[in-house]
Amino acid sequence: MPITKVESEDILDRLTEVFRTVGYEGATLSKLSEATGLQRASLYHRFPGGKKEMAETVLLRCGSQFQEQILNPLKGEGTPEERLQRMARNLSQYYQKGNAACLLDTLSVGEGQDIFSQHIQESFALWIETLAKVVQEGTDLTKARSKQIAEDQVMKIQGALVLARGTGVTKPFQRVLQGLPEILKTK
Amino acid sequence: MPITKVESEDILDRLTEVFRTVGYEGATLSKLSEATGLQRASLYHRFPGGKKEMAETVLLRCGSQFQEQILNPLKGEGTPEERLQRMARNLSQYYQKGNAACLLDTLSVGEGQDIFSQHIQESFALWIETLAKVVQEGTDLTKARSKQIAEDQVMKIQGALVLARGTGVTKPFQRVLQGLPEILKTK
DNA sequence: GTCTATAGGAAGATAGAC
DNA sequence: GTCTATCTTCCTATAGAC
Repeated sequence: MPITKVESEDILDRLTEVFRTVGYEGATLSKLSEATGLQRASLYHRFPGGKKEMAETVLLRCGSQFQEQILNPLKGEGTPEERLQRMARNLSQYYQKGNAACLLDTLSVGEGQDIFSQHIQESFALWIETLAKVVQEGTDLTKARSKQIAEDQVMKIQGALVLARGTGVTKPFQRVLQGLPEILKTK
Repeated sequence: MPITKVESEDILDRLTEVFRTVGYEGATLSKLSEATGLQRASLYHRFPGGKKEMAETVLLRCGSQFQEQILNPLKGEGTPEERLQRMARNLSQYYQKGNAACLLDTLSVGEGQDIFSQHIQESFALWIETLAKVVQEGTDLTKARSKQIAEDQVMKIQGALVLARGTGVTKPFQRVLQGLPEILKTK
């Protein structure tokens, strides 16, 4: 019998939590083992490539979830403002109201940088690009200016998560999300 | 003869570079040794507390430099706008035009979080507080609103550094700094 | 598919010569 | 103050029983 889907999802959730919290180098096999309740050897059975494969799997899965929950709603139905509101609502959930770090951030330090830089780079670019299109659609700004505004928002969100991790305060993160739909009022 | 000042400063610069780039857990004794040109044992001679003491020293030194280069100018002479311009210019240098990560960010992941959370928390609070005072002085906004604006800017800066680390692109960081003095035009 | 046991190496840290 | 040599612990990874 193959590894059941439910089990895998649960395991992946726990692995994700570890990588998000402590980064790539901080995620020791001991921590990953403890978090999942699986012994090292069992983890290697599921991920023959070891820690690197675990991180890759987690990163790809987060990318898919981000696509579904954040980017697709941005490209979906409704006015640009409605879509931004949806994005904000889903971002709040995705980042657990500011209590969860962004993998693109924590995995871009140290050895993680070496391994995942290309993926991280593309993920940021895609997010910004998708958001920029909505901005351009909802305003009469140039493409270049729309991209700047999209970048600004992504930076604010990332910065809010850094601040939340550093201070334990999540209010600023929530404020950033609240302000998201209003970027269409930019002149 | 005690360790000369010049030597120490140089050593500390190199240690800082390592911690900034790879974080606490990524900063192995091997890397710290290689970066400084000192053998492990020599590092332990200078920092009997080992890696933890190195990181502490680096963090405190960066805090002092930040105070001198960023916060003191904010509290110094000139109009609020001039002071913000000075801050922006000095931030550009402090973060090497966006190419250097913020220690408060990279050290707030994993084991670094456990060790330095209090210092990190206080550093962010002090930065925001100092900046908020300038905003309040340069506008007719309430204290609470001024603090929000200060938070926004610190978040933008941190987010810009995350984006720069993740994508290698530093233009957004420089744009954030350019926009800094204009926050006084907020209504 | 999970486990125990262990290999092999790199981690942080120390001893003691110079 | 710096070095070489070494200690112990923890790391990633594998072997093989069940």
